Amino acid sequence: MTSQETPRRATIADVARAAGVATSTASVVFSGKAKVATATRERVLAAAAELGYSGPDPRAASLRRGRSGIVAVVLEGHLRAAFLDPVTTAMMDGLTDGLADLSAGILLMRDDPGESDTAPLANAPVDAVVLIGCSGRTRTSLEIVRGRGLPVVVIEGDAGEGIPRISLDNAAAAADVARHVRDLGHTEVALVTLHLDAARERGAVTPARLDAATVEVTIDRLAGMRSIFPDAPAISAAGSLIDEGLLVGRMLLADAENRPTAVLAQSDLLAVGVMRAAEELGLRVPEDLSVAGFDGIAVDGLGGPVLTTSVQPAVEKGRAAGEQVARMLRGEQGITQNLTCRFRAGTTTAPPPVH
Amino acid sequence: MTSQETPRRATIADVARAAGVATSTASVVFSGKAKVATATRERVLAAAAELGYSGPDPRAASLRRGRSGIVAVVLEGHLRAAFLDPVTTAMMDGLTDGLADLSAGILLMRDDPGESDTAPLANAPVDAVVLIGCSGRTRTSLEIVRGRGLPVVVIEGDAGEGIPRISLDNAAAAADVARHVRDLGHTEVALVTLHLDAARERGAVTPARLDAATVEVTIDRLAGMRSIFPDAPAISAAGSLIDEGLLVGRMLLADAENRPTAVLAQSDLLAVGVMRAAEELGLRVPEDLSVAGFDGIAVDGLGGPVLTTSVQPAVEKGRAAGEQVARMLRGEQGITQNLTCRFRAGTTTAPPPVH
DNA sequence: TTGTACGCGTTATCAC
DNA sequence: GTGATAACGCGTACAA
Repeated sequence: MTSQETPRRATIADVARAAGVATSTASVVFSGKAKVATATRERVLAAAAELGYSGPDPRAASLRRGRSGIVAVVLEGHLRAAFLDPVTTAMMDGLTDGLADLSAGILLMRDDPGESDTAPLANAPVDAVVLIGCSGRTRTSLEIVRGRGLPVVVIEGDAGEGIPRISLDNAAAAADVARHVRDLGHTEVALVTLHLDAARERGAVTPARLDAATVEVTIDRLAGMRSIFPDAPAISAAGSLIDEGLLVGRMLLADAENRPTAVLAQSDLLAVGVMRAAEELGLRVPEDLSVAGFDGIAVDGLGGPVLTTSVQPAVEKGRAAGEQVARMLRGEQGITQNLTCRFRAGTTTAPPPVH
Repeated sequence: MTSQETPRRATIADVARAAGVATSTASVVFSGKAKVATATRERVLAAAAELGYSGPDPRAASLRRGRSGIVAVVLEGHLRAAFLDPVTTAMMDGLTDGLADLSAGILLMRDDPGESDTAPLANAPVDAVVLIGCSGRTRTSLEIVRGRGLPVVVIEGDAGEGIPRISLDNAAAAADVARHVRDLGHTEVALVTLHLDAARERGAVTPARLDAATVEVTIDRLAGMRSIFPDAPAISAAGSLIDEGLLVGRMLLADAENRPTAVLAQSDLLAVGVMRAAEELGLRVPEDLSVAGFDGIAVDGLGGPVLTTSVQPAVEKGRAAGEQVARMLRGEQGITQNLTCRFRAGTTTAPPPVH
């Protein structure tokens, strides 16, 4: 019948007192930072169990250590939308790997365009920050983080000078895909891009819209494609979804007279959508229409065909970011890295149909 | 030319000294917890800017306050797998909503079956924990959390007594779907279940396997289905994926002699996979085969057909959990809730074909 | 090996 | 409206 009157939880000092040792000894028992006589340890542990003490308070420990063991990951937009993208989830996976040494937790945050009153990012007990994405809002988040003096890594976004950044050779990789399609003999090619800006409007990519575009990934991949097909018309999708690809695909393929013989999409999901649109119209892929994507993800439910695409190192991207964070936390300088995509010829591209 | 010799960051005490006020006053300027004369505030802010002080250290603040503003969400398995499931992401969305009042961050954790040496959950500076899922491992996490005396809510899992829990009427909802199919006249029905346990093996659900099953959701939905079709054969999938549904669908439909006229799947993604399998075999849905799912999510790329399913309140589930966490953090008792799914008749079920 | 004492950076409380 | 002071719970030099 232990007395449970006191509402206050036991502290390590209480445990030490109960065990008849100094608080420092008790502390060491829990941290394992030094050797403690087995008998002493037992006594401390017993006292802890008796008092219902379950280890040091992480809040106090993190103040003392100057580390909370938490890394913030800032995503753009709704979490739901972010995790709908297989590339994002793969990257998160890599990130946890890269962070494994630190055994740090991942604090999810979104850069909310709305509320600027109290940015959660400004008050979160984190040791470092990983910024993902490309919205203009990233800059604001960056300011806050730099103000706090936290290590920060940017993945595929507009980093300021001196900020380590993980990016892809988007333009070159997109050009590789386009070149493959050109070498097959295609000349009538249409492009499907990712969203151009935070507005995410679906529609023809005019020079004016392109000038106002803010999403680097989209811009770079488009540049790569246009380096091979300078005059190819492009339509922007509202997001990286099969359904979006389907909608844009319908727009692209509707007119039987001016139908392209190949469509280059900036993501695999969009490409699959375009393939669905082709299917609807009774077009065979790749006999009647070649379709290529970008990312190299495994599309659930795609089935037989292997998409011609550029395989991006999504997991590696996350892992690299995690490793840079780990470096910076060790006091070393973070390094900017530009990762390379690998072209993969699939079964969805072929020479254009002969008339 | 400001001196930037000192490696140590400025503290609120430094700012107060520079501004010629007490630290408590400076503190209040940043927290806004009390009225401060405008002139004083300006002075403090100016001093802060001068010293490069960007607000209170969250670590110190959380020690003092006893709150870190972080809620842990424990998912089972790899993050990647968890976020592949649209239900999970929808729930996470709801959770952020439910937690909105607290403006708390979400710390992602997985209950790692491997390393038991130092559970991250034991050392994370969090105010509360949300446990999701149903693996046996959940119990271990629960122990740790209870030991720390943290408020905890369990979503669709095996909570101990006294622990608030958010769940669905899985059995009843599954029975609703089955009843609909029976009322259409089907008697030859096959079932596709979610994974039975952590092993996630694909294969026929034998009585022995069912006895050893640990995933409540799977068990409950199966019970609901079997309450209508007691003898229906069932195959367990290795996960909630279209591709899994496709594989299991092939197994189920391969034998033209003993082919069921309807398949009930425990998730929409599995159902879509079964539809793909039917398509492969030249079977029309619903003319030749009726297919029903569970969840009521929007499947990207599904296209025309509307799945007959039970729509679960996934977002609401997360929101409810968030609200209970908020309650408990206010010192009130958390409440267990059982949410209700809603049957939706779609275009993928019809009377069985006549011979 | 064990104990002492101090400081980590805040904020709540209370008096002025 | 402002200031002094005392915790918050712990880790770790340093001394014994």
